[in-house]
Amino acid sequence: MNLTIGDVSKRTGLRAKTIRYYEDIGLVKPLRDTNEYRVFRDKDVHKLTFLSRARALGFTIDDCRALLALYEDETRASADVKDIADKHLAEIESKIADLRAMHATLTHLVHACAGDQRPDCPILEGLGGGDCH
Amino acid sequence: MNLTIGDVSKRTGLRAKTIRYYEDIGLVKPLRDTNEYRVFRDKDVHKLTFLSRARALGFTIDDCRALLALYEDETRASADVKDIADKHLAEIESKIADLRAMHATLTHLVHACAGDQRPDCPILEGLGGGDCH
DNA sequence: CTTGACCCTCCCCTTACTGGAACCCTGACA
DNA sequence: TGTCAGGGTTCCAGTAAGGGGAGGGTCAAG
Repeated sequence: MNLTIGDVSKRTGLRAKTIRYYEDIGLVKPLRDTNEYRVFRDKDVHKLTFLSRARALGFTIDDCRALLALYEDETRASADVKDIADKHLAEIESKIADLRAMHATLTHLVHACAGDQRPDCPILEGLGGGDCH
Repeated sequence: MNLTIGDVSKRTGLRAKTIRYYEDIGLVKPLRDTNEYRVFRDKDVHKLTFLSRARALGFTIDDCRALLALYEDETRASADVKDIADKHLAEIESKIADLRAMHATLTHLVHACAGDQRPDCPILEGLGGGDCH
């Protein structure tokens, strides 16, 4: 199956612009037709599907590059894959913790705020005041 | 108290570079000494402290600009502040939900992966395979 | 033969800074 | 007086991961 970028876009859920970008940074190397149109083979579509899913799981492009290399290396050690995934899991956990801390503080402030026409606002006081609590 | 950028940096926890950036985009307007050094007055330091805390709570620079304007407007309605904070809370919740979904899926895959020297890897299969589950 | 839907490249824009180069200013010390 | 460290200043470029849009070529159908 040789597909155009539009076809691949529909199949992978990636936008054409994104696919071109992935080619730019060397993640996929589609062929070219005589009219300069990109020609995507099954292999390219598989790679892009892989990338789409990895990105959806929050892996960085750099991680994706490494994962893709492992994906294509039949002699890989699954430990290498797991290592990348574990690090990413730790980062996700760290981000969740940060967001939860923000959420807690902000919820606290918001609950204390009347939210009416008066200017008194515990949120602004919390941000600007000298007291952190 | 008239302070240099280094003093303000120590007091607010913001880096000098960040403070210059905030001036660039019009969030603070310190005076200038004859030698072109920035001169920060109490008002500027308060603003920067406010910005530092708002940023720490995850508000965007645009939100910070709006909050700062409300902070300085004695005739504000606290409802306007609460509105910004509520929207931000909703975004935080949305991000947490996204991260949790990623975390769940990835944990699932990682647990299924042996992480040894063999090439078999459920993580890569999950990313590349046709089955999403 | 034209229309509309594709495709192409190229360039700038985004967020919120960060790093570096090249340079000026100030105070302490020899 | 020289000089050195440690401030300060400007401007330029770059980051992640694409997005928007200009300007133009191509293709199938009516």
